Amino acid sequence: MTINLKKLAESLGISETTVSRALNGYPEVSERTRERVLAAAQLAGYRPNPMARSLASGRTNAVGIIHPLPNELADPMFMQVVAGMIQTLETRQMDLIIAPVSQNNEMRSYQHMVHGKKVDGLIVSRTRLYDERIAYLTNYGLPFVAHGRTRVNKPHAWFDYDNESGMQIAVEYLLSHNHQRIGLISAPLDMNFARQRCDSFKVTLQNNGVAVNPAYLIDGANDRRSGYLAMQKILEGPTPPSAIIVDNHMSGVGAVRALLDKGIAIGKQMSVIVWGKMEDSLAGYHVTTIEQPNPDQAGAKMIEMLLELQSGTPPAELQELWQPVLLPGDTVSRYK
Amino acid sequence: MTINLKKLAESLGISETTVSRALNGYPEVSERTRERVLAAAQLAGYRPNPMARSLASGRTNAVGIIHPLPNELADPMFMQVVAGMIQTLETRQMDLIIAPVSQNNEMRSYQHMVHGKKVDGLIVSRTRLYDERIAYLTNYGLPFVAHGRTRVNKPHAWFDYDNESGMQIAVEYLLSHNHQRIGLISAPLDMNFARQRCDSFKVTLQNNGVAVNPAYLIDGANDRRSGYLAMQKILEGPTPPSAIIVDNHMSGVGAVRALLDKGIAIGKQMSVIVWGKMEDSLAGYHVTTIEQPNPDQAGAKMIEMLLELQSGTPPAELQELWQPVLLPGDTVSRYK
DNA sequence: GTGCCGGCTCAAAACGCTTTGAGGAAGTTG
DNA sequence: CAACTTCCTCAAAGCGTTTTGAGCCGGCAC
Repeated sequence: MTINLKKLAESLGISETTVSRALNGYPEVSERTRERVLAAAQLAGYRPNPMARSLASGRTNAVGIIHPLPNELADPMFMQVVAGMIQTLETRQMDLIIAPVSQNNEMRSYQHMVHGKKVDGLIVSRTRLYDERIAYLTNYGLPFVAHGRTRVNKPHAWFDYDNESGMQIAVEYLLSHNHQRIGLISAPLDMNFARQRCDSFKVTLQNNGVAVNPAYLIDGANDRRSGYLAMQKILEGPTPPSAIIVDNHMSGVGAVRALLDKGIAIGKQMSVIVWGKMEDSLAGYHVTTIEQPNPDQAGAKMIEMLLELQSGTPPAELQELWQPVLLPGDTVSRYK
Repeated sequence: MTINLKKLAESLGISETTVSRALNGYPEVSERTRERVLAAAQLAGYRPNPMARSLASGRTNAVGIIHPLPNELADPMFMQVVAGMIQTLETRQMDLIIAPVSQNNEMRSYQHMVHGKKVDGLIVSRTRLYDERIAYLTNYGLPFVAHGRTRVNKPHAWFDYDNESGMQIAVEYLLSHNHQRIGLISAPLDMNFARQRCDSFKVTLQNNGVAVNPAYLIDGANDRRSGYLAMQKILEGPTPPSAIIVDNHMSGVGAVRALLDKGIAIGKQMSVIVWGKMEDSLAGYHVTTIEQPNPDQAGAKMIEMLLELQSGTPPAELQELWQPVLLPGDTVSRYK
C-alpha cells in the first residue's frame, strides 16, 4: 500500500541504513547518493512513519500542551501565544499537540502524555502556586517550560510576564488619578499569577500609605460569570470603591457587563482597569488595560526555551520575565 | 528504566503473548491467568507504549481535529462542541488531538496527520462548498466526520445543523414583524454553511413575495472586524435596511459594535438577529439569535458517528441534521 | 484405546524505522 | 608495496507491542 523505507531502498538498490541517513541529513553519506535518495523519495511521495520513527529513536518531534476546557481557550491572548508556538515549531518540522481535558482529569492527562511518550516536551500553562504537574514532570525528567512561575524546590524553566510590576503600574496609575478606594477582582488565588498580582496590589497600596479594604478584594473563577458576580457584590457594599482592577480578561468582560447592567457610567462613576487585551468588543468602551505585549513572540520564546532545554541547557538558565505595559483607554478618569 | 511487556511477562513466568492478551481482554486466556496478570500490571505500574502499540496494530486510539488559527477557536459554541467530543472519547480511553494550523498550511497538516498515521479518524470542521480536504480523505480512505455538508460526488458522514430551515425561521420572523428591507451579513460564501444560509435567505424572501436587494447582501470573513465593516457599509447606503441578519457569531459581535458606535438604537432603529449564541457580552443587549441547541451533544454525536464509521457502517447512513431554533431577545421589534 | 475437539499457552514473525559495529574501496603515507 | 586513513556503505540488532500459527494437554465420544 504505502511506500516504506524498505521499498524505497530496494528500488534504489541501496541499503535502508543509507537511505535513512540520507534523508535525515547525516554527514556519512556522499552527496551523490543523497541527491539520488532525496529525488526518489520525493518522487515516490515517501513519508516516514512517525510511530516507527519514535519507537526506534525515542523522540517524537512533537510538543504538547494540555488545556482545561472550555474556558481557557477562549482567551484571545492565549490563542496568540499558541499561534506563535506553532510558527516556531513549523520551521523545525515539529508538531504541537493540544490535548484538551475536562477539568478534573488533568493529572491523568499529563501522565498519559508523558508516560505514553507522546511528546518530547511540554508547555505547562496557568501554573498554580504549588503545582502538582510541575512536581510530576520535574520528577519524571521530561523537559517542560512553564507559562508562569510556581513555588517548587528545584528550579524549572519558565516564561512569565511580570505580575508584580504590572499590578504596581496599574495601582499607581489609579492612585495618580486620585483614587483611594480601589477594588480588585481576582482569578482563583491558587493560580500563581492571581496570587502575585493580588500580593503586589496590597503591597503597592501599603507602600503608598493606603490601607487595604478586604471588602474590595474578591476572588472567583476566571470566567465571565464570575466577573459579573464579583462586580455585583462589590457594588452592593455600603461604600463601593471608585476604581476596580480586574486581573483577567474573561472576568473583565463580565465585570464591565455588570456595570453596564447597573447603568453605571464606566470611566465616570467607576474607573476600570482590566488585565489583558480587551479588543473592541465592549460596548463602545475602550478599556484601559495592562497588556502583555507580543504574545506571539512569547509563544515562540517558550518553544525556543523548550528546545534549548532538550539540548542540555540547565533549567535554571531558562527563565524569562517580560514587562507588561499600561495601555490607557477611556475607562479611567480623575477622581474628584 | 520503565517497565515493558517483556519484563512483566518474565516476572510472571508467562509469555508476552498471554500477557498482552490478558490485558487487552481477549477471550483465550483463563480467568486465573488474567487476574494474575492484571494484578501484576497494576502493581508494577505498567503502561503499554502507545507508539509500539500503534506500530504493531495499525491503530492509534486517537482522533484528530485540525484547526485554523486563531479565529475559529474563539467561537464559544465550537469550544462546547469540542468539550462534548472529549467527554465521549474519555469513556473509550481515546485521545483527541487538536492540531492547530496557521492559515495556509491546512492541507499540509492534513497530509501530515493522515499519512503520518497519527489518528484513526478525523473531524473536519467548517466544510467548504468544494472541499479539498474531504476529497483527500475520501480518496485516502481514512474515516472522518464532517461538521457541515459539502458538494462532493461520494457520500460522506456529516453532522450539521439545518442552515436552510434556520435561516427561513429568521427571515419569516422578521417578515412577521413587518420588516421588508432585510439585510444579510455573511461569512465567506465558499464556506458551505454561509452559502446555504444565503441561498435560503433569498429563497425565503422570494417565496414571500419580497424582492432581494443586492445592496443588502454583504459577505466578508467570519471575524469581528469584518462584521463591523459590513455593518458600516450597509448603513452608508441611501436606504438602509430596517433589519439585519448576521450569519455567524464573530461577525455578529462586530456588527453590533458598529451599531453602538453609530449611536443607532438596536431593536428600535435597527432590528438584529445573529446566528449563534451571543452570551451576555454585548452591551446590555439580549440579542435575538438563531441557536444551535446542545452543542456538547453534537460533539458527542460526531464522535459516535466516527466510531460507527470505523466499525463498518457505510458513510451514507451516517448523516445527521439537527434543527436550530430562534431564541427571541430584545433586538427585534415590529417595523412601523 | 484411538481420534478429536476445546481451552490455554507459546515462539516467532511482523510493524517501519534508527543506530551500532563492522568492513570494503579508495586515497595517502612511509 | 605494505600500512594506515578516510569515506562511504551495509547487515543486523534493536524499539515495545500485536497477531499468527502451531502445539500441548485433558476430556469426551466412539
